[in-house]
Amino acid sequence: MIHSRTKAIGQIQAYVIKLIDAQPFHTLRSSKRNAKPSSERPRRAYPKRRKPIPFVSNVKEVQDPVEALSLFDEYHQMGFKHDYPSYSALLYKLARCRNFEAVEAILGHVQDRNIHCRETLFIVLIQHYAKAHSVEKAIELFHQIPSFNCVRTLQSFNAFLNVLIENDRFCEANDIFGRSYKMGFRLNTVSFNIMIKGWLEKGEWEEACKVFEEMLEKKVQPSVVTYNSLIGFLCRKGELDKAMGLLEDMRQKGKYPNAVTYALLMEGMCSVGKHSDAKKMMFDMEYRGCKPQLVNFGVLMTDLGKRGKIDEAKSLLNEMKKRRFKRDVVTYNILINYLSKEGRAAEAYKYFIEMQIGGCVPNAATYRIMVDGFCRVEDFEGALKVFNAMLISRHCPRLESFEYLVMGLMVCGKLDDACFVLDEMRKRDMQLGLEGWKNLVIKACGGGIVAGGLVTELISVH
DNA sequence: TTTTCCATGT
Repeated sequence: MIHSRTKAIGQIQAYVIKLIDAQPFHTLRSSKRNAKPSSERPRRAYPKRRKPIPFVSNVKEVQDPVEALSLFDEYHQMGFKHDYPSYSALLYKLARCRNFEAVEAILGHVQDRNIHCRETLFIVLIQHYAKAHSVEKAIELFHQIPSFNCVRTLQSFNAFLNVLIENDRFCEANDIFGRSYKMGFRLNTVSFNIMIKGWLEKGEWEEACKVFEEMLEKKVQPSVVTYNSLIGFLCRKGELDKAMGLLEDMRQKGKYPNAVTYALLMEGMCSVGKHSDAKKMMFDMEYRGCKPQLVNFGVLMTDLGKRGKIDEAKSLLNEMKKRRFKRDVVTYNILINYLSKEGRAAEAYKYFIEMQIGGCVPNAATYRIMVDGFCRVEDFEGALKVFNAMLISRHCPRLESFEYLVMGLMVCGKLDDACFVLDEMRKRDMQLGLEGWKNLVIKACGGGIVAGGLVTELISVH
């Protein structure tokens, strides 16, 4: 026992020292994403081939944005003339990795060389900026579109309007909505839908209705989406009767409710405790010619999970199989999540395997739920198993799960595994905080406070 | 890849 503790302290100490030696602590967090020098990077196979791989399909394979850029350069040096498909493929890649500095540099080239761009490129970039919380950049780019010799249509206007609404810039959105005509845009259903959504997000039912009226006055046809926004709002408020009234209204106007409409109503029913009515609606919709979709099953399954009726949720999943519905990640995530929360990680893992056998690829959320689920029941071997699969599919657990996993493995005496996890964390620029290290050493030493001091000392020396 | 939706939550 004493021996293993000494060993543990030794290993942790060695690990901390290795870290400090390798790099100053403060730079660890901000170190560039493991960018290898270009000489170490594996060479692409294109130059030797008789028929070179087109740049576009080549760049799509690349993970690292820096590598994508150098590939772009290599092709250029080989005499390849980059045109719009090249530039857009590169820009999509860079934007997805949030390398906006490079995006701007490349956009500069595009402008200089007068490359003719499609509007969708700008729409995608604006959305990526917004997702990365660079709303200012998104706004700037929207205004710059004409300077790229690209015609700005209602599509980018609507995309931009939506970005403003989704990022708490309601006033600016309302402002350009009002000035749209002067800006040369004729608003369509989508524009009105976005504005209605904006008002509803603020909880302004009356104002949303005013926009709805305005829409009718201007002879812009409301769509299912318009009704869904309004119905969804009422359902969330628990005003089911009003929501059903709107359903009737849309039917009278010859508009067909879709699966989302029914899903919203079913959710509303569940939230006021009318669980069986929600279930009935699944049959009703089918009777009326609207085939249930995954969303509808999802609503019911979530409701069952929330009420702790997990076995019923399981049979619903079976029913889907019987009815030949292709079950997706979300469906499985719902079930796996509730099983995990109930401490039934082993069972959740069965579904985690089942989904993959059925050809359904787990996403970041699935892995996280699974890792956390195993940690919750202190099955750290199970967690490690999922953790490995997670790394292979290039996903990453939450920092808390990482810490918990390291700690758990330590306590089980699986020191090599704990160090492996720590190493993988470091590769992803994820660091245990001072508290984390302290807890780790304290755990390793069996609860001694002295050990905590050791870490503080080790770090403060630096 | 211009708007509505079941779960997570970087």
